[in-house]
Amino acid sequence: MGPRARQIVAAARALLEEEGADALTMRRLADRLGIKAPSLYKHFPDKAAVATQLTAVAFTELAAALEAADDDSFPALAAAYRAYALAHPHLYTLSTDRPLHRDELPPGVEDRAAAPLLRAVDGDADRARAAWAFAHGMVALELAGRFPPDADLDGAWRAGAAAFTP
Amino acid sequence: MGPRARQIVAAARALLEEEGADALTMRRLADRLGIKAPSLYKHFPDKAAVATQLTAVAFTELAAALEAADDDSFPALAAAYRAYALAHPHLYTLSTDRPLHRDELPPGVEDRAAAPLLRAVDGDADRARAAWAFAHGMVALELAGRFPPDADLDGAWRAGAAAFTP
DNA sequence: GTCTATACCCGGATAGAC
DNA sequence: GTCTATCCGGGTATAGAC
Repeated sequence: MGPRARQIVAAARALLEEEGADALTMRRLADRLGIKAPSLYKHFPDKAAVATQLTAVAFTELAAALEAADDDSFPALAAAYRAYALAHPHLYTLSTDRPLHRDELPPGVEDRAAAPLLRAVDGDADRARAAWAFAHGMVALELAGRFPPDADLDGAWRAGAAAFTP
Repeated sequence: MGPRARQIVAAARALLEEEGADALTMRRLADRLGIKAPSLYKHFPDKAAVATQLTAVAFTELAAALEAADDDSFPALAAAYRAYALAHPHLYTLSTDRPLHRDELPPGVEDRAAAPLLRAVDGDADRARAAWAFAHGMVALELAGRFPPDADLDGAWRAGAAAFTP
């Protein structure tokens, strides 16, 4: 990726985070960069390729956030996961609601993101995936506005953390 | 809802399930009914209203599927939940990825869908929400194609079921 | 009431000139 | 690398025929 492509991804990220997925159009993205939409296609084959790069950014940052968690316990990792997702709701959703193009990710990020959780469940891959599904499910339902207004989400997170802590 | 509106919802459902969310456009929906797109707006104010009715259908069927589970244990309910979602992937996604209009749902379905799970965790609402998040997370990640190709999903479901079974 | 015809605006994307 | 011009296809709204 050249420097211009990086500028485009940075602009796409800002647009997405500030105004949501619907605002992330090739025209609006070009406007933000002071160019015309067709010019973007000299740097990316299509809009999906821009989204893929945004996913790479999100994965890298999420891996770092998990590595910086208070400790390696599941509650601490869950808190870091939730905090990152709620701080970047549109980026998180974009990077989890479509198939992952692993070949376009920075090498090793997927493993880096998974490692702390895997350690927290003593290397049990099944348990790690289940715990990840719990965290993703909580975040996805919260971001989609699916919980009843009076639901105690902190309580649900605690209950899940307890279920996955030996 | 009049009979014509019900036909429209049925056609929308068939279109969605057969060809996916991108194919569910007002023009294609009208084509399937042998009418023109603007006619749809005499029955529904906008496309979102059609989606809302599809969500109502999914909720009703999911509640029935959970009530028909083999028993009231969490593993049995999780299996029923997963089976329904995988049998209707596009309908499930459509009915969980946007805010819920509770006032347009058949009265009581949300509670009906939640009741079996709540019983399985002895009435603990926090635990029930956590278990729901686990199941939704597993399904959402599977439908979005996010698990690595070699991941043992049955194993992850078993691990989650174990975590939420007292 | 229900439908048809038509139009507007906005998406993604391409071709070809500079 | 950027532009202009253009195409196709969405959601939506209105006017008017039957």
